[in-house]
Amino acid sequence: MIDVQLLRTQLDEVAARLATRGVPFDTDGFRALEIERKAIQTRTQELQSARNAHAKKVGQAKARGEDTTVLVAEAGGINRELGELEARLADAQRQLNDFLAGVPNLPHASVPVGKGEADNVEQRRCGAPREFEFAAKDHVDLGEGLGQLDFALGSKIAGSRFVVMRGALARLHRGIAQFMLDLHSTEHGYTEVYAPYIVNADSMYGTGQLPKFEQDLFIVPRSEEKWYLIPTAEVPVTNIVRDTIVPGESLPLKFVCHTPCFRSEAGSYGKDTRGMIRQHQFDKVELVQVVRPDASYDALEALTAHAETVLQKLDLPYRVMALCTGDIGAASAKTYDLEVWLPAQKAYREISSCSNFEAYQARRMQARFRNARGKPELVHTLNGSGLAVGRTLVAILENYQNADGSVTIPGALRPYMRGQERIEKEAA
RNA sequence: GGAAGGGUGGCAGAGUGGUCGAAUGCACCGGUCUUGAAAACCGGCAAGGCGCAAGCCUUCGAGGGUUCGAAUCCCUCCCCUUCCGCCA
Repeated sequence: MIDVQLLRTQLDEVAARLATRGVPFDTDGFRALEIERKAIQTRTQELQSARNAHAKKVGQAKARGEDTTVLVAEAGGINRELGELEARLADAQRQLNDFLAGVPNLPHASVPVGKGEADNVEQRRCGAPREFEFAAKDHVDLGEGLGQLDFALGSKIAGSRFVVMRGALARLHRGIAQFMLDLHSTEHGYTEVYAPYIVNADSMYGTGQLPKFEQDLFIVPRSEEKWYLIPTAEVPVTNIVRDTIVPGESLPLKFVCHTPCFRSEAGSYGKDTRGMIRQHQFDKVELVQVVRPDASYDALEALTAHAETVLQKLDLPYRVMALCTGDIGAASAKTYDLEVWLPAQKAYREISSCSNFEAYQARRMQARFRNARGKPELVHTLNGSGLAVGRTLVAILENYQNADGSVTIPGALRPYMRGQERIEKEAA
């Protein structure tokens, strides 16, 4: 949630900055809602004050043993008007809240202004793409050739955009996640977390998936309300601090969490339909930080570097992109994407997204710490993939493939493969 | 799934219709004392909203209801604890 004070005091500047996202901000609509809200709120509070004073008088009169019939009758009049106004106030506040809940975060001043993907700015590259002396296959051909990756089976069991892995490939997939968890928890200072894969609506609202992006989620129906399958560990892990005041000295909080992620991918029909790039279910190791506001941009650089370390240790070529205003997520103030080289596509593809949300999520979650003056203040939250496990598997298959269709296992992962050096076709 | 008991400030925990935004303790902040610290003593100390301010309003798990007036009474739901059942 954007700071409503900012909208009240600097509406035009804020609207102009929001407009760089390519989503028009309705300043007139906001002004109208504000004027309405303010008028109703002022009058409602006057009446509430009158009611309270009146009720007190009745109490005092009763205590003195006086007759209260007249006073009570007067209160009836106040309450009739008040009842109506309170309903209108609730309505006005709900409208304003709905409006605010849909307003994206303000992009940080350092975010390049642009319309879309093409305007993202490359920050750096690491590792040179390997030259193949044979025609590089994509991960689908490689995995199916090895007999260890089965999309048809995924479709039979669940539907399109699901996959079944088996044997060494399934083990490698597990090993990748373990490797990442170990790296971040032992070398980067993150506390490992295990968290629910199903969350309630409050949690989804807190991190910003609701109310606007319900169509991207898998819903688990429940009596009265709904549960949701998490689209990323960001949701359960960041919500650890929802509705809490964290002791200032315990900041920063750094969590790493491996979970499956579930995304309905509504609206992306026909996009990345081949292979494991875009699945309804995939695993991801997520990094989450909760920090003091003055530390969040340093934390973003550090967190991004932590994610990059994984790619470096796996010797996978990648580049870092600063997303432009038109491409960053709604809740984010600044985002770096890590893109890994995929030889078959001859392109860099997203494998991690690292964002600073500043107080946007914290405000929705009421996640605070006690500042030097002893007053509660909103924390800043960040997260980034460290990394997407499925896409890392894809990158390893494609970058480490051999002419005979086998795949060399990167050295860093061999401890997780009982020392195995290559994945080869297994007897069925 | 059944039974019982609970959800109150950062934490613990009083409060069963009015002067309760809420005792008390802990924690925290300021002061006295002390070479310094501790202890002791004194004072302060919930959050959010509106307002230039004085101040006003809201909030005792959530929502609804009764009442002139609800933390307190009634209804529904959620959550927690203990016991029983079932179960990885």
